[in-house]
Amino acid sequence: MSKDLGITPRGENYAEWYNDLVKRADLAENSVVRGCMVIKPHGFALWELMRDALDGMFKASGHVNACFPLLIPKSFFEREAEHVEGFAKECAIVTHHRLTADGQGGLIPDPEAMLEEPYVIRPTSETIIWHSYKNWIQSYRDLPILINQWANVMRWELRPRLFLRTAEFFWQEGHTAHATYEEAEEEALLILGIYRRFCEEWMCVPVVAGIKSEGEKFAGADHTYTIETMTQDLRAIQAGTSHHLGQNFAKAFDVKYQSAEGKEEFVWATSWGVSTRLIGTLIMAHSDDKGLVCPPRIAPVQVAIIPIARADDRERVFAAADQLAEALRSSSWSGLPLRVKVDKSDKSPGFKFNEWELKGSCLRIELGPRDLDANQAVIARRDSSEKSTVALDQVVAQVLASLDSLQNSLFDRATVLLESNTKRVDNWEDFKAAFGGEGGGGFVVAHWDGTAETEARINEETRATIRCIPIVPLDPADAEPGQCVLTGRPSKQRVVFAKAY
RNA sequence: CGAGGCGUAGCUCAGCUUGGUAGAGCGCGUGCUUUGGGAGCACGAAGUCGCAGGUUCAAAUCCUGUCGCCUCGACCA
Repeated sequence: MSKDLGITPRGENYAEWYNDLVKRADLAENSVVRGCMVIKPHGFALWELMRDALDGMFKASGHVNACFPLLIPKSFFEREAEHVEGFAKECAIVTHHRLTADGQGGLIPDPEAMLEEPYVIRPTSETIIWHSYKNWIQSYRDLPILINQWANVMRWELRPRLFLRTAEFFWQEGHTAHATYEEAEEEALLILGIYRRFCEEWMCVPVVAGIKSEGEKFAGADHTYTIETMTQDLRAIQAGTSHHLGQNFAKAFDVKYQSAEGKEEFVWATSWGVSTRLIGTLIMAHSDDKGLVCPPRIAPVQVAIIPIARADDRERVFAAADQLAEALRSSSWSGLPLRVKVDKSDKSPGFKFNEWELKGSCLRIELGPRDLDANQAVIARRDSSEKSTVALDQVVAQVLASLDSLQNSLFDRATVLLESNTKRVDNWEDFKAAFGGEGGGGFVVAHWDGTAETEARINEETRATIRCIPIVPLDPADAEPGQCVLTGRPSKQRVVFAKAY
């Protein structure tokens, strides 16, 4: 049946399932531009809902939005050694400002118009922003700066995947400046908490919050916090990161402030971001072989009303559907008006059922002559396919209750997936076996001696990486010392290993 | 960059071995009949066969070159 829908079942080929789903749910398609995607209206609606929710949380915690240039002078990247090493390999460069005829009907960059210094299309904006901050910060009174920007960035990825890793992607990047290490630390953790709340309370995606190993941290950071979640094929996916940048960028861009005591100090920094990868995360967390499954709080369409009518019933059924839609739209759930779509297209009812399942409508209301005669409607849930018959004057109440229930059960289901595929492993044979097959292997919580060499060897032999060192141990016993699963050397605590997207 | 594969209608693909009038399904348009899990019939529109050379009376098909894309690795939000 799902073959008919054009979606490869998850069990058959998870990667194909994902690609099929993105296309069939009408979220995005590949662009003619290598590695870039076209985000279609339905996919962008998802992003807008995510963006609005996050933007509200950022602003509620004192952040403001601004916008910096897309192009960054190449030399800016040379100022922070680790940063340049991290990004140099994937930068797109602008070298000319004009085209000219090549004499054969084509166009070439005008050699006369070569830039003295090339620009890099931003892969991330620390450098250009800290260049501005140098001008904005003189005194402790100028701090903190709590700026966020919603932007697109470009990284010339070698292997793109829709939403998960594209050459151009949309994100938000927060860049804050602080007077002290502690204040920056507090900020980094505050944002991590916002990311966690967003993932869990909006997206129904439970996460493990932790700190990255030296090898996995952001290029140029002092340390990096992350939230990691699990996909249905038992891999890890990094949903968001928050970096304590120490004084690295302040030193690179010479940003100092004068303290209340009159001393000159370098500024402390954080940066943090989530991207359109969240859409990929969402898909991988909840969707099924019938299409997108969307948590109500970020579903572009929460209720799809399908009027079912022959020609002579059409008028009264459409009128009733519109009336019901208005009643729903004028009620709110989770603080916002309900998002309702009446599908009056001339497709058959069966087609529409499948279509709205593909596109992830949380609830479907079927409304036909039989229902109108009985003063009722049929409500179907996307997650369980469960159908119920409800009196028309009860529909709004039932819809609100079902959305609550759906929001909760998606989170619960994802939590069960994560917890039941998180295991503790204490010897190398079991560790290798856990990551043996195709697909994920879940989260393996194991001891590690803390060295980069061991981390690299484990990666080589199993393709698993250290996802994070949990801030709060998943189990209190995880924080107890032990012996490294590979080397047997002393380990301070258990860390989370997984194969990652 | 390594390994595989693919470029023919909007999409998925057949045709190529053995050169000779450009095909199918889906989708699209029109009309009629339909409508509670991807409706039926009829008619119709739709192509620089990725691009450039070459061989040939003749190239989607053979040869050379080239560009691009996809999947899997190495890099990564």
